[in-house]
Parts: sequence; structure tokens; C-alpha cells
Amino acid sequence: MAKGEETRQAILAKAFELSNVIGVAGLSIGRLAESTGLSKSGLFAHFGSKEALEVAVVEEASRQFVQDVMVPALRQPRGEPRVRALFERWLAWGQRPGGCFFVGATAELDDRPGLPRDALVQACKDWIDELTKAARIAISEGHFRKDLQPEQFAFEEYGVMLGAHTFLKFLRDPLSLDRAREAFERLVTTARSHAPRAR
Amino acid sequence: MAKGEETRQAILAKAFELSNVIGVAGLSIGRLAESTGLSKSGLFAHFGSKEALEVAVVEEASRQFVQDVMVPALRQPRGEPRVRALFERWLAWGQRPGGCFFVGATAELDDRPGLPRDALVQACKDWIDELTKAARIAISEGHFRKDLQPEQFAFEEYGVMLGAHTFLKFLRDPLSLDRAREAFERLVTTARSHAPRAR
DNA sequence: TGACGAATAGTACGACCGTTCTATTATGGA
DNA sequence: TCCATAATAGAACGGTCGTACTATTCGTCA
Repeated sequence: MAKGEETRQAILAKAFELSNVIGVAGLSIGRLAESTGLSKSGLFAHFGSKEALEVAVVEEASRQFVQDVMVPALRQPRGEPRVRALFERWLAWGQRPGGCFFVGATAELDDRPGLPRDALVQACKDWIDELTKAARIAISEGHFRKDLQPEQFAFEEYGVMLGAHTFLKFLRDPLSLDRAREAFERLVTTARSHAPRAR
Repeated sequence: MAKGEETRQAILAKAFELSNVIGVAGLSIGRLAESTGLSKSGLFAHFGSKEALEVAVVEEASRQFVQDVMVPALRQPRGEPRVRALFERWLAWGQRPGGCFFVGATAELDDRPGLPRDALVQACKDWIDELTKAARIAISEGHFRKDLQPEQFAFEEYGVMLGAHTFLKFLRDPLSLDRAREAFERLVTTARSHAPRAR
């Protein structure tokens, strides 16, 4: 009883680590079995199907994301400090070996309907929702202007994260993090007061 | 002589169409042969290897991108109009069935060194370079403020595009395009005059 | 300690992958 | 028109994939 759950967790930890680099769909059962020291069929028995394994990996990634990014950031004071913490924690998360798991998995699953996709969509929505809520709190705390749209703020913040990821992991631009932080500062600055309506 | 080139082009057109949905790496020679009506080996002979086929597909995508996005946008007047045209043309490009080819391919190839990755990196850099140049011209035309960093502008613009793509194709958010356009307006607005340095 | 059930290994299957080799067909210039 | 050659087809290869079935080993509780 305890033994099975233990190895299952060990498999998922390794699976998440590998998925970060190869991708969720790219991860094969044979490869995963080899790097965990289990037999192919022994490992397979824990999940029943490749699809179920993928769902479990997405859930494992979500678990780690909550633990490494969300929880510490939500311990910061309400308002702008928390908004900043969410962003900085994500930057650190995105600098793992294979980059951000969710960004990589998004492209793999966006045109492949099924349970893994659904699980991933949910995880991303939860994250965006957290960004939105943090912005909303910053408004109510008086840090951000009252007519700011929290959803729009989250959308733009998410875009900065995606840009940072691409410039860092794909284009290998050493200025990636600096540019992301500057973009974030501009985002926060115009969230505090109205952007100039020039022309 | 002409015949070979003709079918090769027909193959690439179909390959690009399929890649847009399944991905560059996900596209298999057998599947591509079937949907072009050729035999597997007959098709294979045109490229010599899967890797060479992938490179050719990336080049075909670049060709179409230049034709559909870059050329029409570069016909617009120098300065802000051209910056706007580049953005709007990209939005239209990203609304194809499988979304933007390059965004999808980026995630597939970012951790897989090789010629296809190199070709894709070059294509993306060319695009970002074009965004940068357009911003630089807008500065020299007096549309954007003199101390704007064109590279930073391009980074942020690229981030908005990535966000639009994810919200549209993955999260299926119907407000995606509106949010992207609003983010772009904020970008342009703060490019015209300094953002307020509150605090 | 013994036995029962959970956990794991072993093996095999059919499908598809990229690739190679050889044979056939189509094309275009002398 | 004929023929060298380009273009395409066909069959087969070793490999890996996900999955099913059966056998063996192990952990746990009476």
C-alpha cells in the first residue's frame, strides 16, 4: 500500500524532471522506465495508460508550481509587494533546466484534445487567476489605480513571462531577464497611474 | 527538372499546412506522403532525411510569413503606421487554423539542437529585428520618444503576440484579440511619451 | 511464519517511425 | 523518336512506441 504510492511518487518526480526538457508528450514510457530503474510494464501498471501518466505529470507539475511559486508569493503582503513576488518567483521557476514546464507543455497540447490538455488548461487558468486576484487586491489596497482592469493586467503580465521564456530558452538572449523586468516595471508604473494620453 | 521542383513545392505547401496544426517535429513522412498522394519513399527522395525536410518546412513557413506579413506591412508609411501594420498583420497570421507556425515550432525545437532549430531561430530573429527596425524608424520620424529603446519595444511587442497566441489558441479566450490590442495601445502610448514615474 | 494480495518483471504484439535498396515509370533533350 | 536520367513506387530493415498477458517477487497482516 505505502510502497506503491512511494514509487509512484518517485516516478512522477522523475517524469516531471524529464518532461521539463523533452516535453510531456515527448516523454516515453520506455525512457522513463529506464531512468527510474523500473521495467516498462512495472512502471506502466502504476498508471494504466500513457494519457493517465500525462495527466499525472501535469498534476505533479502543478503541485510543485504551487509549492515553489504560489505559496511563497502569497506569503508576501497584499498589494504591489505580492504582485512583484509572483512575478519574481515565476522568473526563478522559468530558469529551471528545461524552462517553464507549462509554457513548453502548452505548445505540445494546444492542438491535442484530451484529459492532459484539460488538466493543463486548468493549471494555467489557475495561475492567471492568481495574477488577476493579486492585481485586484493591489487596487483595493490603493497601490494600483481604481480603473485598472485586473484581467488586462494579468494578460499583459503573462505576455511578459512568455516573452522572457522565449528570449531566454529559445533565442538564448542574455538580456532576456533584464528586458522582462523592465517590461514588468512599465506594467506596474502604468498600473499605478494613468498612462499619458498623448497625441 | 521542372517536374521535381514542382512536386517538391507541392509537398512543402502541404507540409507547412499540416505542421501548423501537428507541429514540425510531429509531422511524419508517412502521414505527409499519404496526404500528398505520394509514396513514402518517393517523397523521402526529395529531401534525403527527416531533418532536411524540417529545415525545408521552416524555410517554407518563413517564405510565406515574409509574403503575408512582412511585405504588406513594409509598404505602409515609415513610423507608427508601419509599426501598427506589423502588429495587425501578425494578429491575422496568428489566426490561421493551427495558430502561428513559429510560436508552435519554438516550443518543439527549443530543446532540440540541430539545423531545424537554427533555421527557426534565424527566422524569429529576423522578425524581431524587423519589429526593432520599425520602432527605430518611428523614433527618427518623431512618432516615438527619442530615448525609447527599440529592442525593448520589440521585446514587449513580441510578448504581447505570444500572450495573444496562448489566450486564443490554448485557453480559447474570446477576449484574446481585444486584450492584445489594448496591450499594444498601451505599448505605443508609453512609446510616444515617458511613462509617469510615480512614487 | 505462512499466505494472500500488491508490486514488479518478462515477453510478445501490432503499429508506426525514419531509412535503405531495388525496381519501375515518366520526362525531356539529342 | 529514342534514350539517359530524373522521378516515383514497392518492399523490407531495425527500432521504438503504447499496451496486454502471464509469471515472479515482495510487503504486510492473521
